[in-house]
Amino acid sequence: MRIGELARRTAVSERSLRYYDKLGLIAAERTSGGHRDFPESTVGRVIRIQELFAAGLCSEKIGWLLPCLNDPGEGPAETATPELAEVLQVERDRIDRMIGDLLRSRDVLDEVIDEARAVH
Amino acid sequence: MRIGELARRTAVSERSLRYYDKLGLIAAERTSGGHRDFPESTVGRVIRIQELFAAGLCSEKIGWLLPCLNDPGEGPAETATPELAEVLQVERDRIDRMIGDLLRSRDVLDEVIDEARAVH
DNA sequence: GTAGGATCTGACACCGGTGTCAGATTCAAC
DNA sequence: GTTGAATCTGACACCGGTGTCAGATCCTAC
Repeated sequence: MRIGELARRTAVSERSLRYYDKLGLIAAERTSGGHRDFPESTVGRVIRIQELFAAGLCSEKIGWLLPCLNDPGEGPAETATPELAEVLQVERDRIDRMIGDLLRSRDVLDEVIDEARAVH
Repeated sequence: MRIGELARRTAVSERSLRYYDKLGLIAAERTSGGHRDFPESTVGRVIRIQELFAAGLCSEKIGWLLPCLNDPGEGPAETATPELAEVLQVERDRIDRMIGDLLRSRDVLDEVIDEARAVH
């Protein structure tokens, strides 16, 4: 599919998609004229990439991680090396702490919002 | 307490603490020589601020939110206006989606890590 | 008083994903 | 062919919390 459709279906800007392509996080065939042609499976991959960005992983580590995922439509997954697993473990723990932070912050907001609702 | 001790106890850099002070997120007395002197309650407040930053709130909204919290050692909490509550609701929902993203990302990492452990 | 550590202010830079623009080229429909 | 929409590349800028440095001043213990 073309980049426009991919952008629509993933709610990610064409700018970002071209950036992902340049980094090698997604791959596209090219038409004779040079336009990108993405396979269907790229939709899921882009969404996954966005989630990982949101989780604070940098593009480099995402690039390491992606080959180890077995997403439908992608080739067979590689197995992470022990070195990569170690890196990912650090990220995993960071994400875990982050989830804790977010839960606490969500609770704080809920309290303030509920209080406002009760009064006004 | 002095900024050095506050930095040690919160694991937040002096640079950031001065920044929070400048923004009015935390408040300090000043010694006759101009050095900041923070009350004990600032420790908890700084940690809270860090959590809210981690949750993606900008300093401006944190500044709106903080007066509505009743933290030990701080003065009586204000009640959020309906306008503020609306703003916070948007943030709250964003955080909620973010938590979902993070849980998915954590699961992805766990899978890859476990697979690597199993093989090597 | 004095030395050495702590703190002060101000300024500059970074990070890295994203927005946006310009100008050229391609695609698809008529 | 032609035309309008879509896509291409490349470049510049932003954001906003944080790191870091310089030079001056303060504080505390001797």
